[in-house]
Amino acid sequence: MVTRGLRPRGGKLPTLEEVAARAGVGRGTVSRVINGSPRVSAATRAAVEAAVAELGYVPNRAARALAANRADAIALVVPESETRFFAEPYFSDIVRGVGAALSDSGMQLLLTFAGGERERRRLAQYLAAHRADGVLLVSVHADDPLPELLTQLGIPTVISGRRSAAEPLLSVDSDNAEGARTAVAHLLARGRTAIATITGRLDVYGAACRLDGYRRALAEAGRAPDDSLTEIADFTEEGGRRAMRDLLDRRPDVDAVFAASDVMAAGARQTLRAAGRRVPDDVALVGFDDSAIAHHMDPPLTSVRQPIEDMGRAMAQLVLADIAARAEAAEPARRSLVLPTELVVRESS
Amino acid sequence: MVTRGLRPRGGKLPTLEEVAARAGVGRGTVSRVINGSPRVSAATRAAVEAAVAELGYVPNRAARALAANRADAIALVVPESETRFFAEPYFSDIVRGVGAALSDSGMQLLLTFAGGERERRRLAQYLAAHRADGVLLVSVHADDPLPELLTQLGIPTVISGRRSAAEPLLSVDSDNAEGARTAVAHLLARGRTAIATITGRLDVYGAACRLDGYRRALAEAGRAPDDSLTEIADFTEEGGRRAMRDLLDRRPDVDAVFAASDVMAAGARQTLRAAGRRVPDDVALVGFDDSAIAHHMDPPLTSVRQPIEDMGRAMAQLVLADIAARAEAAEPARRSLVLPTELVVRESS
DNA sequence: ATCACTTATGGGAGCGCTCCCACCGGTAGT
DNA sequence: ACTACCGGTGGGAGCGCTCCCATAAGTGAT
Repeated sequence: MVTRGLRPRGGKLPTLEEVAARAGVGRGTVSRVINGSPRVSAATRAAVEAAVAELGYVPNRAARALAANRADAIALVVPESETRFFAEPYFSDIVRGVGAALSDSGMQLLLTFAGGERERRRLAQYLAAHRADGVLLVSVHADDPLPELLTQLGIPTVISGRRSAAEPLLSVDSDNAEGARTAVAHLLARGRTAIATITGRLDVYGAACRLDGYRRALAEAGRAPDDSLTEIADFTEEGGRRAMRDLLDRRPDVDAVFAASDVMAAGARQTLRAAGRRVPDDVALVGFDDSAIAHHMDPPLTSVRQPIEDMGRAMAQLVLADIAARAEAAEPARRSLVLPTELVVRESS
Repeated sequence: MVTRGLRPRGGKLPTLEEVAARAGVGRGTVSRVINGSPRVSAATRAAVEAAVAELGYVPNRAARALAANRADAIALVVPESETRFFAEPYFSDIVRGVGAALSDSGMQLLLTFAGGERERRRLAQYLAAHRADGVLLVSVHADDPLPELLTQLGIPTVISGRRSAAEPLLSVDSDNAEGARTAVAHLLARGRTAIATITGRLDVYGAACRLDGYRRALAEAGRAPDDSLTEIADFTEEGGRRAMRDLLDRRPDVDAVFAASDVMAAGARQTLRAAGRRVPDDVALVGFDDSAIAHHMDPPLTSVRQPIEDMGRAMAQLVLADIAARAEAAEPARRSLVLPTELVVRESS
């Protein structure tokens, strides 16, 4: 195990000054080496690096933050109310992606929950008090005031999942429309003719995109749009059940369903079973998210996979780039990123 | 929204000194008020508090950390390799619990991944360099050197899931044995007679506890232990499938199975279906973890729920208590906590 | 009134860095 | 030979706090 340079709490940690003394140079020079400044001769740099290694020097984060007026930390803000509803791998995947991208940057990952008014107040204070150099916002509602506030405070912020086509914040999103289009095209290719869709709440931009993708796939196949095959739900299991019942009532001839989330697909699947419809023989079923549920449904559910971990990574990179850009008063290289989805075909279709 | 006292980046934040001037007192007095020292008169305290409110003062974390040689942060360490295998709600539940407990303490929650050698090295440095006042360890292997290292460094540490009955670290665990016992007692109460178990890797302490619980339930019912009903697996779905096949070969009369994880139960369920055994009619099935899988199996799986969020909360409280205790050179009030589980009965049993 | 103590308060020193300016010697241009 | 410049370097100042010592003011016993 890595114990070189580690010492119990009592033993004071080496400081810049001590490293400087050891290397026979000044404090400023060591600082320059540590921070990768180019204005250091090769020989000096080598000497300093040797001293750093010998002493097991690690910069004191607090001192650095105080002197440089930075935090060396990125805050990941999770609306507390949401955590329970995440399609399950979502949260850990995002976090893993963010963590991976940050680990090379020397930035810490701060986790914060924005829940009730109290946490929100605290959060606003944290951020106002320079406690994070950048903020990553996960799954915010369209009417959340937080993004606005962060913009006003001038804190670099990246949001996952655009709130509209004209998202003002830096953003990372998956290609919801294209994912949906691919899923429906797949059903068409399987020879299905009466393809219905169960949507999420349409005031959620991603849900609207998925509906668009569904329509586009049908249009590309020359099918006229048919509203009796579209059922609006709310991303919940119960919503999926109810939507499927309505669909079955209205269009008993339905032979395929594209649900805008796996959870709703699970609900729909229950209704189908209750109605004696076999999956995929009578009705093919496709979901969205490729969550754990999809794997374990019976039959396993065909679903659209979003590259969640990649999205996390991209968010971190975007915020880092924005911080760097602002440091030189430049515009960020890119304002948004849309990552491709992937259709995972299983037995349900 | 809470904007009082929030100002854009440019506008400097008020400092202690400014608050002091405003309140007509000295710097030290303001510091005392902020830190809740009792050695301040009521009148002075009120004046300072008013000034704080008017100026929207928030202490500068970095300055505080530097001066007091603390970090005001707790690190949650997640072995990267593990994240994928978490029974899914696990990770987000732990994090939510920890976050809730920490939010009142003024401590930040730092998320760190201990993955390959590189991250591990970095992590050790972080911690050695005083970047966290306490560490929360989640799902570490029995042979992980990290707990040892933290003990040497003298950093307050709490582990989730004891590694043995004699866990030296502060720990929080769920009552694995009792959970298993309850599950098996439930199967006995349902009139099952040939109750098998599929275990996890027995070098994992929790898995061993669950096996103990299984045996204890049978013993309490006066059943002789029968090794032909115990199959050792490894917490994976494939392991569950294989174990169930072996069980069916060896004991075709089996009429109930207690699997030490939902994932293994899911594997077992597949084998049972392939073998034409109905659940629960022919074979009753019970899992452990009450993960998303359990909800969505067909039929829904009876499972033992662990209070994951409570465990997260308890871990945070334990580490906070330990930090406080060490500050006055005392022993922590409690070294370990074992939280009760709950049997969630569904259609599979 | 005097002393011994307690309580409340002010402010110096210093935490370990970064920033920046002054300075050094060498090189090139005139 | 003189000036101008430039890469390389040292070290002072200061970031905003906590800690602690000195001091002032108040209290009760002698």
